[in-house]
Amino acid sequence: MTEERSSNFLEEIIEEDLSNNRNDGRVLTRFPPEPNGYLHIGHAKSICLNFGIAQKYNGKTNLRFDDTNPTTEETEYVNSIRADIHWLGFEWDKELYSSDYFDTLYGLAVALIKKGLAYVDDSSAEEIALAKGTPTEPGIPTPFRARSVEDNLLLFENMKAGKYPDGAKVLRAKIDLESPNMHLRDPLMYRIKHAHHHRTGDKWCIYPMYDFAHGQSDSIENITHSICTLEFVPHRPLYEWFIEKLDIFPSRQYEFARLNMNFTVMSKRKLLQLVNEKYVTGWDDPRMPTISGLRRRGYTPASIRNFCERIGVAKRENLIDLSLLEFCIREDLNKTALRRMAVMDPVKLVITNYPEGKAEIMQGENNPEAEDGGGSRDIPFGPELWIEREDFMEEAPKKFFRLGPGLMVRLKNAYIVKCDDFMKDDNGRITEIRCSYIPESKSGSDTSGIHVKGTIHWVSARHAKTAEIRLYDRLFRVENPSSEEGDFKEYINPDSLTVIKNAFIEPDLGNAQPGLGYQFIRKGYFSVDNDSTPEALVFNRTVTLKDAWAKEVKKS
RNA sequence: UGCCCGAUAGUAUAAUGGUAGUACGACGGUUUUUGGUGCCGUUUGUCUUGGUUCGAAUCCAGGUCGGGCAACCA
Repeated sequence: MTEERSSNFLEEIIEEDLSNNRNDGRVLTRFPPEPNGYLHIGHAKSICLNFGIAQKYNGKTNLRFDDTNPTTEETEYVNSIRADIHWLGFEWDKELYSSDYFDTLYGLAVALIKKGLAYVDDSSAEEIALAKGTPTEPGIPTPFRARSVEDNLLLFENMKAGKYPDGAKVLRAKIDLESPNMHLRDPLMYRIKHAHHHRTGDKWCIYPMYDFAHGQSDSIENITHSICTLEFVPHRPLYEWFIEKLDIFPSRQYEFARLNMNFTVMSKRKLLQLVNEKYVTGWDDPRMPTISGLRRRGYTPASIRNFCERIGVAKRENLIDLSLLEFCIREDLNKTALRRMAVMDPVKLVITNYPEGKAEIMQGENNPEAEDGGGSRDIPFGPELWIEREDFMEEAPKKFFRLGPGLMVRLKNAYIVKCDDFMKDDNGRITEIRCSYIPESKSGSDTSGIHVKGTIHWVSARHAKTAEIRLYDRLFRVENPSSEEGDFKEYINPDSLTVIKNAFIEPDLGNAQPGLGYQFIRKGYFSVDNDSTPEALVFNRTVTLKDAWAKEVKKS
């Protein structure tokens, strides 16, 4: 297999490890979400990285739920995370939970106490924070730092036994209160929380902190490369300190820059606010950057994987253009989406010279990108059609290749028509366009010799079905809502959703399949929404087509 | 005024001491029964100042700018 793409820095590290036969050539990564929310496109980057690297080097990837904080975690999230990873196309080796290791972790903590490297501190959260000092001033010990090993052992056991209320005591590592790295100033290992855990129930009332759970879990699983985001860089010395003092398998931590995308937000906290405060309909609202939102919007797993491949991996802060994500989904859907016709803002077109009582069935190819056009479907034609209101102009500029008085266009898959007349209501709104058709110009057997610049889509009025169509735009009006003044929610785009209640769609679209992509010709890519029923069809616009004409109009 | 990470076209990302390339975007052309797609082309870049070297985006030193770190969150 030829690998044209150059390696990223993580792959280089692994290749170096492999060439040194570190870990006997074994590569084991893990994807470690906390089940406290839904996965988003930023997690997709991490998933593609962790699973992708393992695949590339014949390794494996564990799915590990980092569930050490019982108050935020729920089974609903566990299930959605599992589904999203599968949907993206990845298969994990083992499904594990940090909570599986609570007993082991407790034992490791006891071992540290016995070595005189951990102590129980009775200070309040405020007192501890105060005694830690600041980045420029060293911390000072609390009175409890000098406790004996025996006392610590007993106290920690009592903590586990539930003899103290929440917050009464914590277990801390005894490292260095004067370290320039704040994370080394006797970090907390355990806190008391009398809370129900989604897996361990009420068995525990003390729970390990991230720093005393994550690296240890990596080590227990013999993870070789523990890949996380940049904000954990300052934790790495602590990660390594625990491994060294505990003398356990030396997993190593590597960090990359998390994904940021413009016109959206990517923190779980903010996404949760959007959901809870009903700015969106749920975690899977098609405007959300969540995996479930993108899925409902009509994004394909391949397009997201491809996106993650294209954005690359590095250690510098980044803000990726939404246009790249859009490119990736268009690229994918262009190859596969069935072409269909739908009219969203209809105006009536009447063919005055079409023989009375005549009816025709036109043929439309399913996909011009596919071999032999991907087959074809029937499209009923008639003397009365719906066309897009924007495809007619009373006073058309010279580069407007559509309909206007005296102008000719091709009706896609049908005839060339010429506009002879039109009607307006009292408000000047066009109510009807009257055309004559060229009988010899039928698609596939055109002998008219007439060439027109424009082709427009249409739906036969007599045969049209109706559907609700939901048009989505970017969720925020500014590129980086998180960096703006004030609350990020002030920057929500008020026009992020437009609902068209009664669009006209060609009859074949009545059979539209959920999960398939459709291209509504000249309009964009669409998919069937979860809310859709055979009686009341609902489509989501995944993304528009590139629109050179819209740009042209915008310029002038 | 501590410690850590980073800085290459508009946005990302390569070049690992030897011709600064690729993708997206933008712009222009061409093809087209989708103003889509495809194809062709154009545009714009090594944060700064020194040093090492025949040669520096790359190595070294100082500076500047951006980000992170003082949760009983992860």
